[in-house]
Amino acid sequence: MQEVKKEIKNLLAVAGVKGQIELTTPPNPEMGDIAFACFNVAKEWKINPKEAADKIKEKIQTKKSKLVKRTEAVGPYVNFYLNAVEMAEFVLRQIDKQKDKYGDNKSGKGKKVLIEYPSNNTHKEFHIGHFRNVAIGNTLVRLYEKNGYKVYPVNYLNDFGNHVVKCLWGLLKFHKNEKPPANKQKWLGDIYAEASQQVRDNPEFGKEVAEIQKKLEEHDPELWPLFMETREWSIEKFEKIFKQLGVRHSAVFYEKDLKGRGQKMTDDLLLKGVAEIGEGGAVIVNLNKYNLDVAMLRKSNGAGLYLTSDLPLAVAKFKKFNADESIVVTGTEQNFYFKQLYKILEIIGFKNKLTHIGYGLVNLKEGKMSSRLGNVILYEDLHDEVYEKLKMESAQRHTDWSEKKINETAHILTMAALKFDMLKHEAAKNITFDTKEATAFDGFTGPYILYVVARINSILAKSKVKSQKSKVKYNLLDKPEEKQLLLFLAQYEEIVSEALRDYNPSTITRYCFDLAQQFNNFYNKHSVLNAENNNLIAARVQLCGAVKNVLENALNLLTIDSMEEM
RNA sequence: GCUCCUGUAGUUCAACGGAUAGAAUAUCAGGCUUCGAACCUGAAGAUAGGGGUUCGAUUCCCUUCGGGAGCACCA
Repeated sequence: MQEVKKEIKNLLAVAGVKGQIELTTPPNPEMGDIAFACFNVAKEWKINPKEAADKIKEKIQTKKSKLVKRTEAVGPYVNFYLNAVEMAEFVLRQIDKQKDKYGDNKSGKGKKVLIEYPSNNTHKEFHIGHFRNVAIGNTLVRLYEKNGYKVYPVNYLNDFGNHVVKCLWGLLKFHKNEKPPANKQKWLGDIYAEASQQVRDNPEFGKEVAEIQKKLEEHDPELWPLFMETREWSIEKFEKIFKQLGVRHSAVFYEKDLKGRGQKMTDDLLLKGVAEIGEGGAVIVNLNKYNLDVAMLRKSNGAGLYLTSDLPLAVAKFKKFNADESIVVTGTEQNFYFKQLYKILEIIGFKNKLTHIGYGLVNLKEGKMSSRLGNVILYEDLHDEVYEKLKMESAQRHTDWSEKKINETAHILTMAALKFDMLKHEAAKNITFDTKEATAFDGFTGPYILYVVARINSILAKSKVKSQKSKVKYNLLDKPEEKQLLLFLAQYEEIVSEALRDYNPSTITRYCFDLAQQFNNFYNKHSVLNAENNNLIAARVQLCGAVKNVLENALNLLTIDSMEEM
């Protein structure tokens, strides 16, 4: 498609159009494949847009072009009709040659980028908000890779914050002699929620909690083993979840290791005059002249905050990987905080590109998700629900399949359904999560895409015609549905760079769906294996293979696996 | 109170300032002796209100109303 656009731009240049040329797609295929709007040139030429379009068409028409068959002026637009045969041959050959590399580009060549996600907390539940974080982070990792970057995914686990203290306090206070259940991490999450509630309701407990905090920070020999053990429970569970979700971190940083360094940095910043003493003896950085308020580095009681550790974290990350760029994925509620953090890093001399990607809250149909209200949806609960449903569905469809095969199918489908659902919308937008919708398998969903892949696999498996690429007669692919498919396939490389430019995974999910839908449309109108003659069968088989190839490439960006049959 | 985000079919979401505002779902009407019906075709259905900028506004600006988030000892 880039080649096509380049050629069209050349044609337009010949017609006297200068500067930046923006090409769009006409609203419907009958109006052409690529359009050029003449509003700007018209202004420049001081004529009305319609005349400009006519004039451009006149000039271009006489030019010969391999890829452009016909040019029309419609009102203020110049519409280009592509030469379907040339395009089919070009696109299908390219896909066949590049396979899983089709769509890659080298724009990030030589650059190293850190992507930090999901940076959750130990001793707390892993809910669907964290899951959204992982889905987005995963996709960013793949997108950067496909755009040519060297990527280092990292995680930052907060294992030493207030929440840990509260959890440990609650455990000792209310559950001291209990035997932990099988799901220990969930147990901790529940205890944390309970402890928070208790402290809120009974302020007198504050003293006890403070006591625990002090003991923890002093590595009290009685408390420390409990801390380390419970911490391990959480980490083990997270690693299990990460493995299931296809997350691979190059490094994990822990709050407990950074807190001390942060306090030292805070002292340094005080000495340098970057930080100052604020109300009640707290240490702050005044960012008012940047319109960023005041950021607090240390509480008046000497305790650190999130920011206290985020500064040494940034130092540690860059030091370890020598990266050019750092990306952190968190909820949008931290947008302001990250502006402050990045400004401080800039003040103390960070030159690298720092990007914060905020993703919107996952709200529930019933209201806002909150541990306090007890309406948090845990990732594993959601997973199990979808998995069971899909397992049942698969078992009903394939009574002859082994249980192992059914389980594997259900697993892949579950991942596809859940990940796709989390990536349907722009990252920054809040989404309303509806279990019923997330567990539906029709329409704009992961399983819909996988269904198309399975259909194509079925066709390819049954295809007796061994298509010999050199002999494929591309000119047979002349039906409108075929041409549409080819256009979609040709657009894929642009999708890969657009999605990264906008940090928008939904560009990919949308593309997957459009392509899959277009394929189903083609499939219902034309037969592949029962086409009129062998040449046409061979050409369509190759088209099907290309669709499958590109769908799988796109799914790979979403870290979604496909399968032979479902 | 201040700052930021946001308001599009019943619902969940699309639409570089450009052509007839697209999908999904729900509803209604159709389609399997034919490559897999977890599919396809059709119908009906929307830009919160009011100003402005522009040849042209869902998009930009102002304003009213509604929703969300953040604003010094929480992460």
